Amino acid sequence: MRYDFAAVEKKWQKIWEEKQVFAAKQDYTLPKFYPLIEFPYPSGQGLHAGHPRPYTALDIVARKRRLEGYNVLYPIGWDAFGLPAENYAIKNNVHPKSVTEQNIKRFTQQIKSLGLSFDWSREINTTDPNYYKWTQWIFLQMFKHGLAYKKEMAVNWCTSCKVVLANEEVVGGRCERCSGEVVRKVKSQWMLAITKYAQRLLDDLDEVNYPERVVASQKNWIGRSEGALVNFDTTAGDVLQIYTTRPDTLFGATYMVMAPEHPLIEKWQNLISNLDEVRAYQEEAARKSDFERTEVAKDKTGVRLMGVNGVNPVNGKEIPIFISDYVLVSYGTGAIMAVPGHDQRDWEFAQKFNLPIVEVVKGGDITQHAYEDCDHGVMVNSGMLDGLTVEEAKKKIIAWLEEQGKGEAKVNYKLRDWVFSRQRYWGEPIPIIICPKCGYVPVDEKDLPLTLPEVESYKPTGDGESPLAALEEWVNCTCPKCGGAAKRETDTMPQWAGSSWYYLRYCDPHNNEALASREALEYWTPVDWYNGGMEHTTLHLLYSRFWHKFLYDIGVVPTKEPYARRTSHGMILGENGEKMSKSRGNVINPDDIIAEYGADTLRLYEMFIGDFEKAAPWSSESIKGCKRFVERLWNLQTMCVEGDAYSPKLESSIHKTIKKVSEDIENLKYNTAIAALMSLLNEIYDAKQLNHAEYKTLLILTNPFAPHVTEEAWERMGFGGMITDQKWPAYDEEKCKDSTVEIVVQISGKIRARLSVSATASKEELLRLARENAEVAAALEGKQILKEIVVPGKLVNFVAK
RNA sequence: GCGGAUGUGGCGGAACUGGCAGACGCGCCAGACUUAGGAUCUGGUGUCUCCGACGUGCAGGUUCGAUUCCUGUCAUCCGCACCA
Repeated sequence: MRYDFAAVEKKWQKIWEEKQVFAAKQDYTLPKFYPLIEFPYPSGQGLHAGHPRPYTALDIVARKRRLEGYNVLYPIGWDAFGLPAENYAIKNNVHPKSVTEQNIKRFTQQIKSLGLSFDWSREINTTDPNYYKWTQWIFLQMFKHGLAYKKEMAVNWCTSCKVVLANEEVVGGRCERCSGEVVRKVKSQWMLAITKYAQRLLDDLDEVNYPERVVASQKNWIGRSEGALVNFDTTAGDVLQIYTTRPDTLFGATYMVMAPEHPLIEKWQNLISNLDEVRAYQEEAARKSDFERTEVAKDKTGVRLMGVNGVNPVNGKEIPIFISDYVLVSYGTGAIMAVPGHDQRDWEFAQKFNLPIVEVVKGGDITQHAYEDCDHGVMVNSGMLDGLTVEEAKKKIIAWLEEQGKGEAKVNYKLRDWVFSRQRYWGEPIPIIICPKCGYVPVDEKDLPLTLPEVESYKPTGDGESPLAALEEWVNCTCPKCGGAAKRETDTMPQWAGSSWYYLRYCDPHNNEALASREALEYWTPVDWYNGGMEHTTLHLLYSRFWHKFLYDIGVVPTKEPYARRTSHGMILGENGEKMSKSRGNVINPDDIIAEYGADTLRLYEMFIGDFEKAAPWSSESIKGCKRFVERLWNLQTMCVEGDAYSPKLESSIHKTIKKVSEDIENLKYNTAIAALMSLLNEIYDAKQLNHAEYKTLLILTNPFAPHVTEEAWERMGFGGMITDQKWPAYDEEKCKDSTVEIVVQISGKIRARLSVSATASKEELLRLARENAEVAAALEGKQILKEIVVPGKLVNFVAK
């Protein structure tokens, strides 16, 4: 009985689409479930084997939930703004819009061939003006609430894209997208004040169910630290403020270091006797990217500012000031105090420049190296702090600094505000008008969307302006406030913008009055289960949580957090165990797999390949096992007989399998769920018997994994209706238990026998049975039993000498 | 340097709360059926010096008992902003 997967899969995909089987219901009285995958960027390469893994995983959950009676919203859309489409458009002289449309077409066809139960009626696209109208609207609200502001700052300039990148987008000193060299350049940028939400982004991690490693990376990224600002007087007369997490070690501060860009250096230029040397160092530092500057380097470079000294506030001692590029102007105050006795980096620096090293926490030998493990020691050489513990000293010195007006306690975050401008064409125009009289004026909300105009060339101007800047007709406008001549902002938003709120639009995608109706948001949010890649656990997740919290504050969304649960999938690697990429030539195209084996087999294999959360290499051999499973499941039709109750022979196994599969799906254990289904199938073939009740249950259980073959077999068996209308099977905990269990008998931890006993056997009975066993008795002959350990249902262990 | 993970047969991977290591699948071996087999079915398959031992990166420890807990160590992968 041949199984024609190609015809069957096409048939059911058509039926599902025509009958709108997977459209979320408008009935808000039903219990809801909202699973979400990260919507794809429709790249020119099309789908690769990695895409179906997360899509299938949540498809399995979505299908199971529907059978359990939930109203499920499993949506799909396109994160379609971004550089690759624009770069392709520039290269091939086509409109990025048409490139994007083509790519979406291909992705749609590919995704549909996987038999995923997406609600296509809610498809969204971030480049659709009806969508980005609301992206712009959110930006305007942020602007009106003072969260969007313009700032002149040193930014990462990609020399290849000719575009400014967020710090977060710079990877390894290179542009995350094009790998171009990144240098520093000063530019006026739109910024979003994510740092105002730092504490809440940290605190509310307690309210969500994220994997530990994701929580850790969010916390690390936000980087909260408690410390103090300390004001050092200088011989130049100015106050040089530093931030430290260790104010208790202030007596050990024997020099200071400033960032090369620190503004006080300009002020002091007439006092600095080695200005040439300082200037040369500054220039060198400016050429380096942040990454290069902060890269681990054995030799810490630096130049002393000759002519200006700092004054340590606790003892009035004059100490030298250096500039060094490892101190960043963007973190803390751009200046630090150095405590060489307790920081190995400072210690080495002090050795090199022959600076004093003072021990202020007892315990180490500072003549050999810095004593860094000093979080809980006792203070020495520290005047008023002597004899105190580190904890006490911190409190006392902060109180003293505050009293003296020399400093204050301060919580600091590593998190920086979000650079939101891009000098590119293919993004949402920032809806701001720059008026010579009124300053930055928001575009009137009724004029949204502010659509992207047609341009001749998509190339950035190369001088740091967007291609839009060349369009005089578009740029010149009137100020909505005073009616005078004004110009439009020509920067566009980063790709992160559209993806920061897309899950809200799915709730009500065709609404023209609001980003989504309050009613729809009340019902559907938060997202119940959001799965995505580990690569998005800091940037996208943090940005998205930030936007959501802002929308909560202004009363648009009803929940504090967007995603109740987050999970992450591992990558599918190429057959050689390396990351799949065009350049490595190890890309697996799902189209080829579907043509050869069918979508059900592909889905099963993607889930069976290994632990869902870990990376796993593709194997074109292993997938055959999943194809055999599909065919063996199909062939059961020929041996299936009438019967409306489970047979005694299979009953227990079926209940166990229902339990195992049900639980595994919830716990991301798709691989062992499939293994359990395979085991049951093997058992059926061994037993050479199967009735309708049993086959029905097996088909429903397998349906979320392999939806096409199960529907077709269901129909051919004449079971009535479609599987999508059935109920997820229930199991009876009592029937999952075996009546007899195998007990291991050990002697001093070594297995000597196995006994088949009643599951309810008492400890005494087990001991008796174990002793009566011939092999055990022989092995115990002449030995003294020191101890007897009995674990019911598991083992008996005689400790003997 | 910091942070996070991972290490189990020829391969992908299982193993609840410390209790039978290797489920399930691939591959391989043997057999059946076949003109044929890269199809299907049946059986076998951790290693070795094979009536017994040894085995979860390595070395210790705790325990009657450790893949699981502890200490140290090695290797690999991922992330990073020397964060003061």
